[in-house]
Amino acid sequence: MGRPMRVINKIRSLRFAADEMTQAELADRVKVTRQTIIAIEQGRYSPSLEMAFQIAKVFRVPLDEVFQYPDEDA
Amino acid sequence: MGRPMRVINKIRSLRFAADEMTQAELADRVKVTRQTIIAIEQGRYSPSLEMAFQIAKVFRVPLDEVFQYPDEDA
DNA sequence: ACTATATGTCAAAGAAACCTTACATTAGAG
DNA sequence: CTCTAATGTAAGGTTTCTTTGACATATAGT
Repeated sequence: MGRPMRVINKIRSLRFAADEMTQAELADRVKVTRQTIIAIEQGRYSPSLEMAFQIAKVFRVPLDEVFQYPDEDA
Repeated sequence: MGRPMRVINKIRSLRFAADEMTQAELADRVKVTRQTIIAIEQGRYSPSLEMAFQIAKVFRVPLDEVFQYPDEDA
């Protein structure tokens, strides 16, 4: 049962869609470190709610287009 | 400059709208402690992204109807 | 070959979120 | 008034997120 149950994200594809924005630039715009972007993008942990909102804002999409909560059931 | 810049939420009104659900019951459903619900509801800190998704799910509304990111502007 | 850019790993430390326990206050029911 | 349910406060401890800094790898350009 219970695996980590973390939110998944589409940051990587959104970055490429956004003129191949680099991790460093995204980090810059969101005002976190590059390490943090890497970790989030790889799903090693979930971002804070604030950070999630800021990332969505950078890509100009709603939050739930970047982050999805897996249906827990199963 | 930089005030806390935290996300605001509508948990309290959503609780009352949802047949006056208590903090204890919400905590139960989201599987956190009552203290945590109190702190979030009062805006003392923001929830994790997972918790934000779960709360929205309990109320059957999209996440951004529970939590809003203040326009940083200025 | 050398340099720069982009991505990635690791470790240690700090900050923020969450838990546990205990107690205080208020309002309503009996 | 007494009892209970709902909300709130506070302290101390654990977990998770974020930062800092140092280094590794791969690719593209000169």
